[in-house]
Amino acid sequence: MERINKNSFTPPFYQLATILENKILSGQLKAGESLASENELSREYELSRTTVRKCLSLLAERGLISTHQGKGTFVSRPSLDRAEFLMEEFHTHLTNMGKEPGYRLVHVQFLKELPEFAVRLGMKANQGILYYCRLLMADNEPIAVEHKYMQYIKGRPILENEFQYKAFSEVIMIHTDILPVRSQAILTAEIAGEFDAKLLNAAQGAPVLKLQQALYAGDNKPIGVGIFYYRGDRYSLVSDIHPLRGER
Amino acid sequence: MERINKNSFTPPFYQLATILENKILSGQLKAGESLASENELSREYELSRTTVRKCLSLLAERGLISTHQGKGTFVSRPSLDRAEFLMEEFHTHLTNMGKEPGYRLVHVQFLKELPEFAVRLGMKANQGILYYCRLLMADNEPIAVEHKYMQYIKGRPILENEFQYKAFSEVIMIHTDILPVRSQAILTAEIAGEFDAKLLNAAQGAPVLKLQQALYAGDNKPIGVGIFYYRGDRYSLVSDIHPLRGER
DNA sequence: AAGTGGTCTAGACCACGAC
DNA sequence: TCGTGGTCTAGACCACTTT
Repeated sequence: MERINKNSFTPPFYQLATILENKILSGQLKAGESLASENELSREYELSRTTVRKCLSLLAERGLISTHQGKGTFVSRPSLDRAEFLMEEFHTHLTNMGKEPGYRLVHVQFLKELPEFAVRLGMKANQGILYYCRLLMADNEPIAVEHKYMQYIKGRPILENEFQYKAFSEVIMIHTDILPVRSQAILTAEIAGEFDAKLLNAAQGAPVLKLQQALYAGDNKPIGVGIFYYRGDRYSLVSDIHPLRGER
Repeated sequence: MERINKNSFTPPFYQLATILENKILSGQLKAGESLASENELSREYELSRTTVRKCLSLLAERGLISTHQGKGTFVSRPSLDRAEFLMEEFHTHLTNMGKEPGYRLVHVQFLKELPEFAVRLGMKANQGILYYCRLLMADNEPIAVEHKYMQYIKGRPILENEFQYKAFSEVIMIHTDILPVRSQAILTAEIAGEFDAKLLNAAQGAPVLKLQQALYAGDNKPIGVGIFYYRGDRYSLVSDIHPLRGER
């Protein structure tokens, strides 16, 4: 049995995690089987139970095991047929990729009515709706168009500068003093409409990733909704599921 | 100052997390500001430092704070302009949604050459390539088509049944005895090709979510690649980012 | 009653950053 | 040097499941 090296720079909980992960990935521990109990592992590897638990919680986070109070800890399917996509805010995403984000405010308008999809999400027009449309660019190439609809508060100034550069949840907070606390988003594939295709400098019928987003206040009422259309040929999401590194 | 109720069924670390989360969401703690140190929090709320740390790690996981050794703990942007999408394996996804998954094996074939995108991913043909194509359905409606390319091992039987029902990583392991340990996937929007559109029972030019997946062995060599095309109008990904519940 | 995971405590030592 | 977060220990009590 492999042992824990207490002089290594890699902490014991991490060493144990890689040991157990290897047993799972190599098939020594098969899906559905139960692991040794926390107390047993603690004895076997001469670690405190706290340390064993920290290791197990790491493996659980990664989907390799699942724990059940009173029953034990079990190996999960080594499910690689699975993907996790993180869609960052546009500015963050581009700077991470080493590109220059650009913004163009295309349209700002006051509306009395909400578009149909916003009504379906349970949003109300109240005092009116502030609509704006923005073009997102990377190194001056258009990547996405976004359409935003938010509650309008009478008497509040409409600051176009803010629309151009700030994230939607900030714009909402500045205009309404309400900080959104919940966000729901739906991602699908669609064909770009004529208006959006033209802005994106894409051909008629070009495929886009459509992201529909709703922001909710603390009372769970939607206070802003938005739609993004990302050019399919210039924007993609990446998922990488890999084993723990031996060292870190 | 709010205090921890030690008689509540909600554990202290969770109570503290909601207290701190509320301070962040309400704006009492602004982005970039530093939190009280772990020792201070420990004194203030009369909890052990271990418990305080468990609470902080929960908030860090949720992106509300970030910790920096030697410097302190800082409030992050309340970034709601962000989305996390989890794409489960098809069978799991459908049963979660209460639908009946269905599979139809469309094609199985031995190839001598790999398609161009697989070569670009660094895959080699070696003894040959096993290709198959499968139609994925929900309640008998076509949802997605997948094309898989994997290493062929001479002399090994080709079991069509397995292709129809098993996950790709299992099929690979059964045929090659190699268990993939790493998966990389790229998601974009595209227009369905003629062949795929027909299988999906969709119109010419219909938009699809394209998922390109590569599975790697322990030596980081690709041993199988696949492409999924999901009908844009029947498949979508959902993200929900919300505050901690008061009770649990 | 015995065994399992879930939570908590009080104290220790270390690595890192700022002074 | 001091304060910060990162890790570890040994022991305790609880809730849940099985016997």
